[in-house]
Amino acid sequence: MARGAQTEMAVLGALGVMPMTGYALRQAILDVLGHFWSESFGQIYPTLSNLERDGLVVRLGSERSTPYSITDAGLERLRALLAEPVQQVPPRNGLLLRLFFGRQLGADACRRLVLDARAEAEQQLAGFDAIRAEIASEPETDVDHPYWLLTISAGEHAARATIAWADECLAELDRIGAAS
Amino acid sequence: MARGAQTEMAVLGALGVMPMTGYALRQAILDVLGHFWSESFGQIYPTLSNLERDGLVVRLGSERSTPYSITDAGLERLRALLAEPVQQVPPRNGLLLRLFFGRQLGADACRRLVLDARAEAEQQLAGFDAIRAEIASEPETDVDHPYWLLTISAGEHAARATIAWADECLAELDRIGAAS
DNA sequence: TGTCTCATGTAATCCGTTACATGATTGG
DNA sequence: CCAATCATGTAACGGATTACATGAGACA
Repeated sequence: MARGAQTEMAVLGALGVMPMTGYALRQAILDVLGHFWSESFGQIYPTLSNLERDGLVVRLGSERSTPYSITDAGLERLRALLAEPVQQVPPRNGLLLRLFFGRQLGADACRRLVLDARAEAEQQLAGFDAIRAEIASEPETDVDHPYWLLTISAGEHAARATIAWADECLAELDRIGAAS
Repeated sequence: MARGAQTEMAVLGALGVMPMTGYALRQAILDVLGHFWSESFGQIYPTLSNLERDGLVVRLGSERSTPYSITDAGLERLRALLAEPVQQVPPRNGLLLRLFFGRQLGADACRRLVLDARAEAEQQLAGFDAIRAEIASEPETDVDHPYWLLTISAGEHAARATIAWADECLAELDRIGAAS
């Protein structure tokens, strides 16, 4: 799959849930997919233009704030994109890189980094609780909900793993700090 | 921190452990930092040239395969880079994006994706065992080892979390598949 | 009236991968 | 001697962020 098709997939997928303007699309991606996906305006608007040119999305009105809707051809394209193999992004974890070179950085600075990561994970957990509550509060039994909950669960597992690791880590860093 | 400084940090950090050629550097980054970092030749060689020009690394011989060594100025720069705030990479998880739009993809295809992710996590765990064994086998009590083990532990926690999530996920996908 | 949010876009720039090109060295 | 690995680079391309520019509508 071409790398560019990733943005296309996210945009078509979101419009597959409900029609939206480009602006709302970005908000939705930030709020709902935020913990595992991101897109910037610089990607979204050109992508929407291309999709409209190719007849994969349409605007039902002519005003500025008319939302885009996905077409049948768009749905077909979305399904084709989703079926393509997952593309691995090369990992780049700044925290672990710093810890790996922790001897140069010093045990104290490492502790602070790990504490920050732990706090961030706690915040993520709180955020997931809020999203769960919001999903549960929606009246109709949405057919998408079960899938959405799978992604939330992934985030929760990851965050809890981070917290457990951080606690081990802090204990170990105390030992290292005391020894040096 | 400028984004470009990331590669500089990884290269200086690796040379802070031991002198290496550019080629060996790439192998080391692939083998040792592979689960949380990556660099390509296209980044490594220009970076090495710049570092040499700035006196942060030197080559002690003049032949092709002379390893680069970090200088005192280089060590200083490394410590400064490590002390800068961690830079978050925008998340892009193709698996979770597909699951989120799972209704379009279908429960069966989702199952396959999750199974793949689970298998990959198992492989990672096996890889971490191998690295742990290798580190433990090194004779001298290396002052870097405790820090390296922290990063391994992070990988293990993440991989185990992925496996636990995948198992829950598969059960839930069975339920979804049966209902539809 | 002025500021905030909604809304759409473009251009510069940066990062990073990929592909290509070249040649030395080593081991079978 | 031939293949694989070691070793060094460069050029093209693509993708993504960032900053900039513009303007409408709401509301205080």
